[in-house]
Amino acid sequence: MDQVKETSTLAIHVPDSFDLIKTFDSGQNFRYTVEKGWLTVVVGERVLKAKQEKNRLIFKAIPPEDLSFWTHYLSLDEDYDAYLKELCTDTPMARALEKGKGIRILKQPLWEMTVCFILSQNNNIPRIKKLVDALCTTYGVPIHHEGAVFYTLPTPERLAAVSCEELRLLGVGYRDRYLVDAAERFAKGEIREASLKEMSTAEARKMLMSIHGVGGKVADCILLFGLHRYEVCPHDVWIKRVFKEQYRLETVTEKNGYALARERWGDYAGLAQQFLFYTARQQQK
DNA sequence: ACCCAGGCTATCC
DNA sequence: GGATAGCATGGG
Repeated sequence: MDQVKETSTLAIHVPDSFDLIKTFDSGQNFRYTVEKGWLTVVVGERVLKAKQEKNRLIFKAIPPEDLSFWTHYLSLDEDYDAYLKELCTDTPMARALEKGKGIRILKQPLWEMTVCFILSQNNNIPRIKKLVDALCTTYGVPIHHEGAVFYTLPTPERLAAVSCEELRLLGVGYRDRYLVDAAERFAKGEIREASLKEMSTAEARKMLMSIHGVGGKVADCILLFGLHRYEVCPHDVWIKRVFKEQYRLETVTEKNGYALARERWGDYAGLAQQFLFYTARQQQK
């Protein structure tokens, strides 16, 4: 990837198999905004402002000089052309790959994914974004930069110190105690990223599901987006609909859903799912 | 006003 | 083991 330095910005070449906006608009990140073509996202204590013009991706990162972090975060260091070739096994998938061309799975922080997907249950994406934003502005740490201010996601320690009543006031609903339990488990070190990384996917899933309020679907999203287990295929209401209508599953259960995904898309079932999810949602709009 | 949303827990059989 | 009510809240 050749880099060209500009005035405090950086531009890199990206392949056709990368689309910045589609990637963020595929329901895996809840902290981004887009304004005049510029996408802004906070990750940990960093901020990225980026704009894509065809095969050119323009960066303004805070702090600067951190290119390798962002190329990894955006999965630009992976060979998606190779992955996608293996997915094109049937007509609905071929259509989704075309519609969603450019989507990548982001390498997002484990804790962020845990919080976001606990909030995601029985909820819609615009409201999930609002709730996450409220958590950040209320309990996060401000990052000041050139007159603008961004907020980090509160740490497990910070969130563990917040009462359910207080969280309820932000609008999180009955998920208040789920957030507190997750925060406590992370803060106490009962859930550790290093341990999860060493576990098999099945073991890690069980560990995540020991958090009160994390069931199979939320655990799967954490595994896919936060631990990069590409073989994991979360099925939410949209995917169930797709499996029913386009893959002829009469009733989608955890069992037959996973079997179908694993059978057709193997180690990349999670990627396949992301394209189907994006396409199904776009169709509705 | 109504149905729905990247579901989970508790409780039933 | 599998099926179902109840859940807080607001987007469309």
